[in-house]
Amino acid sequence: MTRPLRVRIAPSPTGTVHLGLCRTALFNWAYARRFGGTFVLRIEDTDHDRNTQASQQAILDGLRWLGLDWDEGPEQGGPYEPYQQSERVERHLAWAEKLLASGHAYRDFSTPEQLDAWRAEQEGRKQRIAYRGADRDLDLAEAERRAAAGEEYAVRFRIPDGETTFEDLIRGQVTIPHHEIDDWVMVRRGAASPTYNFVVVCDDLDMHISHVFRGEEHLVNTPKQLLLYSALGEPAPEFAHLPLMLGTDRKKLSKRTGDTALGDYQAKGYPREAIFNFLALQGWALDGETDVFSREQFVERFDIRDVAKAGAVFDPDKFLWMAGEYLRGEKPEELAAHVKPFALEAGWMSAQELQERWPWFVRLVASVQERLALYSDLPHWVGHMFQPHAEVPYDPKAEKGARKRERRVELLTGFADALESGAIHGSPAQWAEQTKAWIEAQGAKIPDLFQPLRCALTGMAGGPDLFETLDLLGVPAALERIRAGAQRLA
RNA sequence: GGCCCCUUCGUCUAGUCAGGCCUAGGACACCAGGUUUUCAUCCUGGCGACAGGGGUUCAAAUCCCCUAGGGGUCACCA
Repeated sequence: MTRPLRVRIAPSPTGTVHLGLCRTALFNWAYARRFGGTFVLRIEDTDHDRNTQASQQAILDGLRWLGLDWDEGPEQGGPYEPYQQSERVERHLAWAEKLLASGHAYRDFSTPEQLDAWRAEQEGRKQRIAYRGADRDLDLAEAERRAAAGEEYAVRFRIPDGETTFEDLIRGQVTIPHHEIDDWVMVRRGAASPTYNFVVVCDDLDMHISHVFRGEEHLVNTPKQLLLYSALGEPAPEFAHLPLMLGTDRKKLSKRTGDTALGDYQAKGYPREAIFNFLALQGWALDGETDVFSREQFVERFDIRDVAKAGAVFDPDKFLWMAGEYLRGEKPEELAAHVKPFALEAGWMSAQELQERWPWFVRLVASVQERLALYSDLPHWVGHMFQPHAEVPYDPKAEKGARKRERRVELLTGFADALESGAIHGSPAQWAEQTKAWIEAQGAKIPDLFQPLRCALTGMAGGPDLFETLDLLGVPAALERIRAGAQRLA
């Protein structure tokens, strides 16, 4: 049976935007885009205390930031509104009534205490048995009478005998025996508040979702949902359970072993395309050879059937490498724009000053581009530029190296004189040539001057071409730094 | 513990469905060289895996069985 391809993600707005959600979204999105389907975003905010408006906004913003777009969702709407689960409760309850009437569900009047007692009883058992409600076999009319009398109850699904087998698009055949599945609660006692496993099916049905791609932690929920589809007499969607993203402890990625929130990586200055690309690589590969690819290539090649079965351990090293790969590929203008917030945050100058010196800033950024992996690496390399010239902090390693050069003071002073007098002039490339010739004329080696010079100019042991740096600094400032250096390194 | 899922270099993975093209390919990391005034980039090379055991077959990373290990899940959370 073919029906229109419709996929969705249904995040619950609790806390931060988890990378796992991002990847699930990525795969759903790519599948829809590749095969011409519709990508739906539904907010799973079933009246839980943990749901917050801020979190919902963060999810929307985060996914958009990643470059994902959805065809139907809470803000733009769509043909199956509303896209907030909490606003669909009436529908859910109606489905529940239907199931109650057909006998696929029943009212369970058990109290929480009774349930606790039952659970305690299970503790000791080797073979846990699935819960079957005490009132499972209560006469329907009798149950309705007690309900009408105001007695509180939960609505439970009546799990039939047998087992459920389904075809997972990633894992193949999966079978789970029904005696493992509780008569789970569809609607909570008293509150008329439906539970996740129930509403997810109602909503997917209502929204005509054809494929459900979600994390592996939902694998064991699937039979419950499948049983529900069949009780409702409706066709079930296809399912695929994505391998989990694991922390270095090999457990489900959590804060315990590192940052898990998209926001953490945005704040650290990971390029968006790098995050996108890296996430796509968690459980999937373009061709086994290519690690760096565009989102167009991704969409062109992605198929849920090619997703790996085994969990993927999140490798921060490779992620960092990927970040650098994208960052270094940016155009200087583009990079400068990305790095701007970090420059402002460093407090070197006001936004207005930065605007005025923009061409200079772009050159400055370009000079260190190949040394950066993250946008936030910028201050490390160019921070010295904004220090008082006479007291640029010296890195101990840089200073040590400079002091090894015995003629440092003499050469530094001589070079400053040559620069000031115009003996060294022209473009940075010409300065380099002239300086090298001058060093030779002094009977010295290149590092004899260059090492102390780099220390005096930047205070750092490494960095971009010296003359480029000198040019960026400007001759007057450079002279001040060199003369101060001659004294400080004496 | 029950059930379910998984298992190729330290890590991400290609190859497994259609057994031979695999003396198992790529990438990150690591190590060693080269380039550079330095750091970084870049280039070259190296290290390094089919979880174990049985079978089937002329032939198995690929098919079957068992064992071991890892993970997920066992809520009136989602």
